[in-house]
Amino acid sequence: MSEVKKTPTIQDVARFANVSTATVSRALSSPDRVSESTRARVSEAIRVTGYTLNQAARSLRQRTAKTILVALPDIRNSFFSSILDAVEREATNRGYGVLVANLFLARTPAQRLQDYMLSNRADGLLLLDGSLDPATLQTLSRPPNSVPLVVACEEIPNSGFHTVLTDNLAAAERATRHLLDLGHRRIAHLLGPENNAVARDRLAGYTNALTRAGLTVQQQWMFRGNFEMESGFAAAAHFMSLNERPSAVFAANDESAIGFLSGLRQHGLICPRDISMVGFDDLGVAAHYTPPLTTMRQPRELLGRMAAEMLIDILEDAEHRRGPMRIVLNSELVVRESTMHVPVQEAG
Amino acid sequence: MSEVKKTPTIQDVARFANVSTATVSRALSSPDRVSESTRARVSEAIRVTGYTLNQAARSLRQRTAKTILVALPDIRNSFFSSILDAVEREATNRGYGVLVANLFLARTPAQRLQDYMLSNRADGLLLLDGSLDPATLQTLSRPPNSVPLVVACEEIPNSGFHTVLTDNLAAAERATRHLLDLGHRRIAHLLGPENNAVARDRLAGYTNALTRAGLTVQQQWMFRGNFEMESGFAAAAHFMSLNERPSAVFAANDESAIGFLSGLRQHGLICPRDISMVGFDDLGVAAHYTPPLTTMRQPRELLGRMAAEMLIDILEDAEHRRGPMRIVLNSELVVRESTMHVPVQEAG
DNA sequence: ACCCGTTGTGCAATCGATTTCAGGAGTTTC
DNA sequence: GAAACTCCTGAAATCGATTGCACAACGGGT
Repeated sequence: MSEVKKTPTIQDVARFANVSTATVSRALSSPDRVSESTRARVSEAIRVTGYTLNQAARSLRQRTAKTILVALPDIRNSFFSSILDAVEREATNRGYGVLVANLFLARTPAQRLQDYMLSNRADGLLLLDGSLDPATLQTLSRPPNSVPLVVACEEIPNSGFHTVLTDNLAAAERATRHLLDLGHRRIAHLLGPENNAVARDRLAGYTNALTRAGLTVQQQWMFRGNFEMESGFAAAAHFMSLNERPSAVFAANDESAIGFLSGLRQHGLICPRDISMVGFDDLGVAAHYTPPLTTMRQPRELLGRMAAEMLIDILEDAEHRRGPMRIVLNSELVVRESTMHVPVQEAG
Repeated sequence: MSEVKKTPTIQDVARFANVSTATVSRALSSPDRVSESTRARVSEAIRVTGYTLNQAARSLRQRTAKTILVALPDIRNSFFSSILDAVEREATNRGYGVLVANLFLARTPAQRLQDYMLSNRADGLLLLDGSLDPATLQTLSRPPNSVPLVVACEEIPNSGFHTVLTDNLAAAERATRHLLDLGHRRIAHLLGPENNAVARDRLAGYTNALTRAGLTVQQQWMFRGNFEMESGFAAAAHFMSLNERPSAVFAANDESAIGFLSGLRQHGLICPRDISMVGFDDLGVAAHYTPPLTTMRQPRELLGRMAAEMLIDILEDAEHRRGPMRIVLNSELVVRESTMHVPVQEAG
């Protein structure tokens, strides 16, 4: 009758080392409060018993899960997955686990986050989705719930949440200006989702650039889109139906830009010969697309890392709030082969 | 002096509903063991107090975290992130959380997983990485640790782990045969990572197809690669240096295929005019690449879902082991525009 | 010799849920 | 009408770690 071996607990270690559990605990979490010799005995006992901490017990007692929840609109999107990559790395370095909540197609996304957070599974929330109901988020983030919350890449307008993002407006203006500099005058914009603050900023940047160049913004040259490839593909059909076609497009992101170019190609239009295109994000594939895509590079690794840092900093000095923080990172224009001078016959 | 309100516990609910905590717990987890009327009182009390379960307390008592750990070689890779998407969805449906461990660049990946699992943060491990040290994994999965483990997409040879994957060998053979059917005779293979079982299977499928067609496999037409875009790009340079160039390439995955085509393009070679290409995976971008990529589609959503199902099934009837399970899913050839008949002058 | 501060340790309470055991009330069976 | 059952509920133990409090031992200052 061999007993089933249970996983060793701190009790077992204490017994083996001939000390109390309190001492074992201290030897682990604040070694300098324990004498050299007992510390050695405890280490040895841990080694022999094969003890590992039970995180659930610690969480219960310390009211801390050492875990953050990352909420994404769609993991499959390569943009978000590289942010997640950076977040995971930073979190791991600081001893935190990363739970993911993919909100794509979730019925009541905000509700899901609330359930997660209030069940003490995670200590803080890193939000990469700007399309959530602000009211629910406010409820979460304010007392009595007071869930530490950082929004990254996206923005919840007027929410006062801590935020890390890129200079979308300025970057969009820069991208559009690049097209203007190449001589383009008929410049379209492939929009992001309507309810998205980031997409709105990029639209505003586009508008600014045109206006400053003395051009008027044409409604029929703003193509509906939602950041996804298929929406770009669909927009291409719309493009073909126009009487007067733009010579260049600034797309709200790379994915939709790629879909758009793919759609145009079906109709025999080739980039950059027939149209110039600037994207946004600099996804991995942008450099290897045909043609390699001119795009605004967002510093994704940095962005993810800073967001994770900010959230964990907040978690670790809970008292020391200094008002909402907001970090804006710069994007960078990467010129490749999808943009060229407007053909001579049009230039005049 | 207003007391700081603590989050309500089951005690508060019990007090409010005039029942014991035992009854509240039962009302929640096995409602049929509680009378209609008390159940109503408890529900009301929960509503009023705003009670939410403390998952840490439950985990401690039940020795169950209701969480699975998903280990990936690289989240940024779009292939893995769509698997993760499906896994997350299935896990959520069944009430499980998903922790991610990105092993990319981790110093001691197997060690990290071990720490994670043994600290009771997760109940089971879903492994999407085939390059881990089998010995450590065996240690984990066998008594006394007995961590439930499912390997998906990848394979740990001779490990006896539960596995869900695609028919890589047959699929690779099918892909190569497609090129043969188009008249190609000089067919190269862009390899995956050397130590990867999946890559080996794809190589074997390629070899089989050639052999069955009566062709001999040429060492110099197996290009080194590692599934990443840059490796394909580098392989293109190698390709250009060959005396006798293949007319078609079967790439171990879409990413490296794209990198390769991008590299060729730099040298003025255009697909499919100058070379045919078959990829593997059918990433989202494959359909919208220029040219749209012929590829073997892996059923990623299905794969992720089945893997998650399998793992959670194992978790939920711990006793009822039926020996190692192995599910092999079929891939599907998707013919697009990156492959064409071998030019006439070569056909003879 | 006395007081005080420092250091190292143990006892026992605590975190918040689940679950075993026992018992009271009501119902069925023979 | 007793025995046997079913249903519903509560008291209390339990999961495994952390931590407030107490205290012993020791050293140094006066």
